[in-house]
Amino acid sequence: MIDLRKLANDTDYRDGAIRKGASAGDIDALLASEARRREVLTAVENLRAEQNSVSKEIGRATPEDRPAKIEAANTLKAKLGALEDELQTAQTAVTDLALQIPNPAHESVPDGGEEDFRLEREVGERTPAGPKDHAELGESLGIVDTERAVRMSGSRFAYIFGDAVRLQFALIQWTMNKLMGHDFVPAVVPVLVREDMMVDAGFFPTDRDQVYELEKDGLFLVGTSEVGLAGIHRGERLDAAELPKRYVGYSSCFRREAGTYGKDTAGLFRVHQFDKVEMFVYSHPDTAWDELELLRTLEEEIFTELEIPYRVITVASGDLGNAAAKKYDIEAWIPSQQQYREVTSCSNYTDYSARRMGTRVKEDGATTVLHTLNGTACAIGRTLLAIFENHQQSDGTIVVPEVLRPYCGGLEVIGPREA
RNA sequence: GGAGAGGUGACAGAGUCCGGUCGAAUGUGCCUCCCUGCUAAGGAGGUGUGGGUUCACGCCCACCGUGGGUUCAAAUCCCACCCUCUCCGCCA
Repeated sequence: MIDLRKLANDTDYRDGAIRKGASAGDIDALLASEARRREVLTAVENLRAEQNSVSKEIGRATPEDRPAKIEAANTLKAKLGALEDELQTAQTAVTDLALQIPNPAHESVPDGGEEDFRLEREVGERTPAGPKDHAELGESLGIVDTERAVRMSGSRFAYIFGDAVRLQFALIQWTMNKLMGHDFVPAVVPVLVREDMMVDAGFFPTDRDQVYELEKDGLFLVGTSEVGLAGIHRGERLDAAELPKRYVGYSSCFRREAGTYGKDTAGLFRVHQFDKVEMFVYSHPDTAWDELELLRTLEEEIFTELEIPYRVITVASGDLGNAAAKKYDIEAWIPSQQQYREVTSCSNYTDYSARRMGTRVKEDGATTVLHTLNGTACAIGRTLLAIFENHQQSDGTIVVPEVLRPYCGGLEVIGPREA
């Protein structure tokens, strides 16, 4: 949720919202409706004050005096009722308009759409295309099975077997350990959540189509562990001294992938169910931008150590999504496609999401909204895919990255699965 | 799934039957001061959140799980929902 005061008084803030696609007209309409809301609010409160004092008098009045006083109170009540309806209308108007305004882009974010990202750096040498893409490779080694998964659940599902499973758990364990070294608190989070959590975490109403709904229970399957992490301190006031609070969450994630027919249909790249290790930071406003750099550094470290070539881009303003003020994508090199594809990302939401969540900081007696950030530590499916392709040998085996070997019993090479 | 009990401030815990003087007794904790070889004990005062308005002091509004309703007036009455606990059943 946008900061209305700041939007009215801070031109840089306002400009940042416009760079993300908000129109000046919408912003002015919002500010006007907010002014209107306050006007009505004052009127309502004055009337309520009057009514309160009249009611108290009735309580003290003698039985003979009461009927007349109650009569007078009744007319006040009618007046108040009408004004309250007006206030409700004004309030709804403000909220509706406010939800349309995205979190302003940070000044360091390039203008433009999806193609206008800024390339920050490219690391590692692009691996030449191997004999097989990850899907063929996985099937031939018997470690990924999408055919049987289709029979089980339909398209965009996969079975993972054998050494790929060992690799999956190695990835989880390794990233968890790495992050715990940076004071991240490990968390396993609920994947079924209530509607309000989806709204407050910023996914509804925009991404409602992408989410599985369990109508019978009024619950939703999360598309990312971020939902569970973002809600941990909902409605709480944290002490400035305990910030930053960093969490690393692990969970399965579920996405309907509506509107992606025909895109990335093979293998693990785009599936309805995948596991993810996710970072989330509750930060003091003063250090939030440092935290974003920490998340980016950690994400880069992970791909460097997995020996996967990647590049880092700063996403352009128009492609940021509602809540992010700035976002880095880490894109891994996919040899079979001869291009970089997104594997992880990290964003600074500043106070945008925390305001709706009601998560605040208490410092020197004053209370302000804190800042939140999130980033992918490891999207298991896509990372497995990148490992398969970049570490594929000419003989059709896969070399396990050295850092993972201690986590999968010293396994060095993945060959065809027995049996 | 069946049967009960309950959700009040940092916590504990009154108030709810019989609506008004209840933003809410009392205790603990916390803060300031006094007393005191030290500590403990003791004494005095203070101690919720959000919002509106004001240069400011202040004044006002809202909040007793959430949302509606009744009433001049609701923590208190009515309805719906959410949550917690206990017992039974079932279960990884």
